[in-house]
Amino acid sequence: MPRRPTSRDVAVAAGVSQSTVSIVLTGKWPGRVSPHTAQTVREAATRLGYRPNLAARNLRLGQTRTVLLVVPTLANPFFGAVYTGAARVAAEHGFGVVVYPWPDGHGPARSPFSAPHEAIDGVLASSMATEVLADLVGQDTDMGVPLVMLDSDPAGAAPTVNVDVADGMRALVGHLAGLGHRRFWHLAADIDAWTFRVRGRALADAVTALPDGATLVRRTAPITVEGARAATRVWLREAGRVGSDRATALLCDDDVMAAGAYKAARDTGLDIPGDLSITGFDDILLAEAVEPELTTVRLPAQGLGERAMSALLEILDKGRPRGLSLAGELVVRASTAPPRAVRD
Amino acid sequence: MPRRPTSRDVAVAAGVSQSTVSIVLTGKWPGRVSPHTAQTVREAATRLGYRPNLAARNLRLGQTRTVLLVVPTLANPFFGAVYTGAARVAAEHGFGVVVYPWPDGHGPARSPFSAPHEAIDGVLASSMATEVLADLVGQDTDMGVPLVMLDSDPAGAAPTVNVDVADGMRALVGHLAGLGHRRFWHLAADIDAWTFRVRGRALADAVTALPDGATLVRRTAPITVEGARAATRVWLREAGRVGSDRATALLCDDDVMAAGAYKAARDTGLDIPGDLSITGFDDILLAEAVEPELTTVRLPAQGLGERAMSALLEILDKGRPRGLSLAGELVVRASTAPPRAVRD
DNA sequence: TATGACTAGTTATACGTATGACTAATCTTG
DNA sequence: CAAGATTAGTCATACGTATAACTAGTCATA
Repeated sequence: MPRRPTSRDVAVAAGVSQSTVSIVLTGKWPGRVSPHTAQTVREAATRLGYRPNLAARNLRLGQTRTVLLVVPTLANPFFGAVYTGAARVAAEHGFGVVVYPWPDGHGPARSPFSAPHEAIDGVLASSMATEVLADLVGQDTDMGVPLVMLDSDPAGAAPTVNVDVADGMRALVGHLAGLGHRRFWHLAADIDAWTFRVRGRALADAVTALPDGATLVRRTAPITVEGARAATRVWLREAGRVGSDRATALLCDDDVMAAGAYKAARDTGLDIPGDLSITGFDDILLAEAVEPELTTVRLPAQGLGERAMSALLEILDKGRPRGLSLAGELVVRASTAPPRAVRD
Repeated sequence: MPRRPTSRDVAVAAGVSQSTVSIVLTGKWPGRVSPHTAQTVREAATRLGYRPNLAARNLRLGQTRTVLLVVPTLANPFFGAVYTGAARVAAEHGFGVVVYPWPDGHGPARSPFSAPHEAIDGVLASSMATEVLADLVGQDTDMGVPLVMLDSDPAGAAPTVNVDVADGMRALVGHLAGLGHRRFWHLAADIDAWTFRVRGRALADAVTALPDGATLVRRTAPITVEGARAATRVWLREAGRVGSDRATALLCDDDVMAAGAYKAARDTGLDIPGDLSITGFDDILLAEAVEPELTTVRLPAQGLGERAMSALLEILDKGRPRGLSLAGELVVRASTAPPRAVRD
């Protein structure tokens, strides 16, 4: 049973010392070894199929040049884009990125300290609560793994990179107001996540800031197609009974909920956008697939990943950088139109 | 500048030897240490905020109890479900799973051997080509990292866990044939991936197996909403000119393409499913969101992940297991109906 | 009380790598 | 040609952990 070859095996095969093998293969010492010897070593390494033991290297160097990206789930392609951005920047600096989706129920409660993902130099955490990360990062934030949060509450201890939701929301509300809308409904996510709290606040602010009197009413629903559908249907039916109460524009906390709202509108016999303008948030694939195509706000997920990784690498080098934010971009599609009153 | 505490620091603080700390904290030696001493050690560890150095442990143990899940992209939520299944099974055995999305362009061409993701015991690769994995797994398959493929060509060297697409496809075609359809179009993905080759073959076989003469025509399109829309629109227009040539059912290689086909049908003034039944494949979120809801085949992604992880753990224990396959499940929704001829 | 078994630890060592310190040989230069 | 500088390597060591092998003390049994 042949063990995996070590640098010592390569040294023996090449007739040199283990140090020489290391010097040749790391390539950090130009001119320390004659071209001839170097060639011999490299050939031996190839012949034996040598691959360095990363655990040993990591131990020796005290670093892994690997960053962990912690995300709540992989069901949402948003995080795929975050990864892409982060990985691009990391690669430029010789770092790798590995993704750790948060284990939903069956958490990391194995042995007292067997988090398998700790052989890393830093952590990027997207859309997570700081408390949740406590055991991963180390309670005493002084000496724990360097951490940068993104799309998260900037009030925490870690540097944060966020989307300027207020900006995107102002653009969205401005677009609707420009079309003539004055009565807004907000279909809000029924979970207590920072992301959605911020969206709610930004929406309220944007409506309040409108010049002439505009109204905003909020209801919550689950972040699923069916959940949003049910909640919206009830809402529309109730509003139908009392008459003019119904909003002309329905702003949903995310695109999935907007898809549910579409169904509810049709269930109730309403035309989109004729009778009801509907908007989403995120701009996932679905936004383009539904009919009519959904007006939404595109989050710069890739940019978030890039900025966050830059910040983390900066920390790994020197001190702590400040928080940053990027603007969301309004994407106008077919699900928004002037309200009947304006057109008639 | 305080270093991160080691087990030796804990030992000093607790007034015992480093071995004792190790014995207490691994917990593998019940009764080797008195409850009192154990308590003292644990307190010291907590007080100092000790967290074991994983690189050192990995080096010592020769294993990491971590498995890498390699996926082509995170844009497709399918892989999120694969992860969930794999992580569940892994956790039961004290393993962790970390995800490595294949870096699109800017590959792992850093230093000669600095793949950051190699401190792992095994690899699960989903929907990838074996050649692509070569450098990750090690050329000489004898001594490389144990590998299990899923949703991949079973002709390769590694054990494979697959979806029995033929089964799902037979169910799908059977459903359509039962509704009265005889003329089928196949909108195929224009990339040369094993997954799609198999779908194409399974579809052809299923149609051929139909009792009375049924026809199947294939065209390719990009796997995007707009790509599929354009291709389908051209197809429908051409068929329109020559009359009865048009199929009554359009089977798409995946749900995203079906969304494009929806748009093309509407562009052409066709009713779904009245004039044209459309089906997808995968059952992603979008399938439920579009109008009418999409008839499709649900892939048991989570089950795939579970089975593949089981197989990998089995390899890590003993020898090699055989390939396995799971059945896809037909999900009938509203996008399929009898063709006009049958209803009239 | 002598002997073996058990208890509760300690000592010593190896995992595989990277690198500072050392050395021997060759080269350069006044 | 002597002496410093350069070249091309080797030697020794440390990173932090887990565990096999050992030891000293205690207990039970005959």
